Amino acid sequence: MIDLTDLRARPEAYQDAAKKKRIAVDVGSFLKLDETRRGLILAIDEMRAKKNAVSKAVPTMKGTEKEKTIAQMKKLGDELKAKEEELQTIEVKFQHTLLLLPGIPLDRVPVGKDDSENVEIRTHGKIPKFAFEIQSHMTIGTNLDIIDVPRGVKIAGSRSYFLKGDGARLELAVLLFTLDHLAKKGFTPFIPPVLANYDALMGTSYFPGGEEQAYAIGVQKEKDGALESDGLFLIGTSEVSVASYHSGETLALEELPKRYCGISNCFRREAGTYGKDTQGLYRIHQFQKVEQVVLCENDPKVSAAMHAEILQNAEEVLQALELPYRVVDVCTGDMGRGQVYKNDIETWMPSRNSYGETHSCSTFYDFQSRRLNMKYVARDGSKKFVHTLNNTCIASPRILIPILEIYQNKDGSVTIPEVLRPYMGGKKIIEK
RNA sequence: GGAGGGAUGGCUGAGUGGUCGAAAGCGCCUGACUUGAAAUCAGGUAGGCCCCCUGGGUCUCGUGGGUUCGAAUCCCACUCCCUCCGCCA
Repeated sequence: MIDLTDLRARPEAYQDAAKKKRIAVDVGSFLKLDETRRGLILAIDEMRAKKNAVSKAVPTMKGTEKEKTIAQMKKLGDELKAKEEELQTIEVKFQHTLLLLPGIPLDRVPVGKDDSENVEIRTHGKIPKFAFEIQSHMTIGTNLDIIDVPRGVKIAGSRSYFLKGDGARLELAVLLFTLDHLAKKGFTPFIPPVLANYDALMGTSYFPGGEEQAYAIGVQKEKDGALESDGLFLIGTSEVSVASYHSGETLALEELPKRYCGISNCFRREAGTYGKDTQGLYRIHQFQKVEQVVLCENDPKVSAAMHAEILQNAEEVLQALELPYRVVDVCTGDMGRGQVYKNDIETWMPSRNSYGETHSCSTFYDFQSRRLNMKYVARDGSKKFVHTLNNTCIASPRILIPILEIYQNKDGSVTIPEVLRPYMGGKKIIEK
């Protein structure tokens, strides 16, 4: 959520941000709504003040004066109710639109329409050359019997899969390695609820807008089969639960920054992606992820330093796995509503003959913390909204794509990255 | 799934229709006393919104609705928590 005072002061900056982020929202009509709303609040407050004053005096009255006053108040009460209903209608619209207004991207963010206009800022590692004809992770995984898509589809429909045997172990190895790496850096690991309510999804700014990407939880009604909602949703990232951990709280300055990481299954409906990335483990409904979440002081310098830190943590994991990657500045059109700055890390995927997105590092400033009502006591004693940031540290099985493909051998076996071997009982190679 | 109990300020907890945003205690802050601290004493101590903003108004006693001139208090619905029984990883 944006700062209303700031919006009133420079509405054009928000309209510009919406345009650059390709978000359809009319700041001008929102401001008109805001004015109407404030006018109504003023009128209502005045009526209430009168009502309260008279009600206070009623007990001291008697006889006809009392009866007359009560009759007048009844009339005022009716008028008040009508005004309140009017306000309610406007309030709903107001709050809804308020949640749609975007955070303003930093000046350094490249302007662009979609991910094709993201800007590479650095690369790391050499793109491998193979002396033999390479196989895709799907061929490798199927032949080694560590990935089974057909049976996944049998059980859970399209975009489903089984990881099996060393495939399952490899995923856990990569997750545990990452978790250990973050623990060394002082990050507190969380196993969060994977079910979250509307407030958590709204607070992290997935809702409103992202409803169709989330699985809703409920029971099917016997009669018509419609979903009777429990009001809960499966999270698409542990950011939802972990960033909401301190919602409604006021933290002490000394507690900051909070360095947290969530490890969880993540669920995405991938609605509207028919025909996109249908092959393999790139775009699927369920995956596991270690996600970094940071809460820090409301200071652009501090959050910029934290952004660099969590970006580096992820890069270090890729470097340890010896996977080539590049970092891009995400352009305005590919950013979310709330983010002010975002980098993606893309890891080299031989079968795609390109880099594929594996990480996403976002700075929100106070966009999320305003929605989550998450404050801290600043140096001057005032209460301020924290800055929030998050970044993937590893997401699997997507990361298995480069691992299997880059570490594949001519005979169809896969060498296990050295740093993962301790997590697989010292095993060095996955073979038939 | 069955039975019961509960939700009030940072915490404990009083309050069953009118001057209650709310007693008391604890905690915290400020001041006095003290070499310092403790103890003691005095004062202060929720948040949101709106305005003609050194001030004023309004809303909030789990949430939403209702009754009433007036609701923390009465009525209805919902949510969450706790205890016991049953079932269960």
